[in-house]
Amino acid sequence: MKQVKTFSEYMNDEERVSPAEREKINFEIELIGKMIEAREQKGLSQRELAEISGVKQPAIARLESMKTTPQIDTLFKVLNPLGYTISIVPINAKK
Amino acid sequence: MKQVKTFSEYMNDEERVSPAEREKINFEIELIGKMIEAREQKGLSQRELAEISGVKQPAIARLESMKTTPQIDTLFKVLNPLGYTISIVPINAKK
DNA sequence: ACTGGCGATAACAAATGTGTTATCATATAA
DNA sequence: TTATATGATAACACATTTGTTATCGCCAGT
Repeated sequence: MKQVKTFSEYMNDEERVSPAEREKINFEIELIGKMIEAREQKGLSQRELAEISGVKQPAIARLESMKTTPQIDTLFKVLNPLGYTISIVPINAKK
Repeated sequence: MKQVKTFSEYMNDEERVSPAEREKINFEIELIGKMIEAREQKGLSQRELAEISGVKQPAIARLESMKTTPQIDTLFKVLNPLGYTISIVPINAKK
C-alpha cells in the first residue's frame, strides 16, 4: 500500500520546487491563513465581507482558496474592514 | 499670487477623495516608500535588484513611481532579496 | 565633449486578477 | 424533506499588471 505524503512533506520535497518557490508559497499560505482567520473571527461570511469591502464574493473565494494571487489594493480592501492592514517587516522579525 | 497646496494638504482635501480612498493611497505611499528605502539602503540600482529578484527593471520603476499597484507575489519577490517580507498586522499596531 | 550608469517611459504582447451572473454541493435548521 | 446559507466554481468580458525591447533625459566622472 502506497504511503501518501503529508502536505508538509510535499512542500519540502527538494525536487518539487526551488527553495525560493517554496518560500513564496509558505508566505502566501501564512498570509491567506491570517486573512481567513480574521474574517471568521469577526463571524462574517464571504458574502458579508464582500458587501462591506467592495470586493465580490467570487473574488474573495478565489483568494481564500488560493486560486489567485491578489493585488495589494485588493488585499487591503479586504483586510481593512477586518481591522488589519499590510506592513513591510524585516525577515528576521518573523516570530 | 495663488498659494499652491502642499502634497499633504492636497491629500487631505475632503472634497478630493473619500476617506477610504485617502487611506488606501496613504497605505500605498508608505509601502512603496519603505520599499525604495530598503533598496537604496542596500546600495542597489533598479537594474541590480531586477537581476536578483527576477522582476524586470521597468516593472520595478513602475512600482516605485506608483504607476502600478503590484500583486503581492511581485512585491514579495522584490522585497525578499532586500531582507524584508510582507505581514498582516492589526491597524492599531500602527506606530 | 564624451562615456557610462541611473531611473523613467513608450509600445506592444502575454499573463493574470477582478467583476458579473449564475449555479453547484454541502451542511444546518425548520 | 424542504428551506436556507455557506464556500467553491464556471464562463466570459473587462481591467490591470508584467515581460520585453528599446530609448529617453539626466547627471557624475573622465
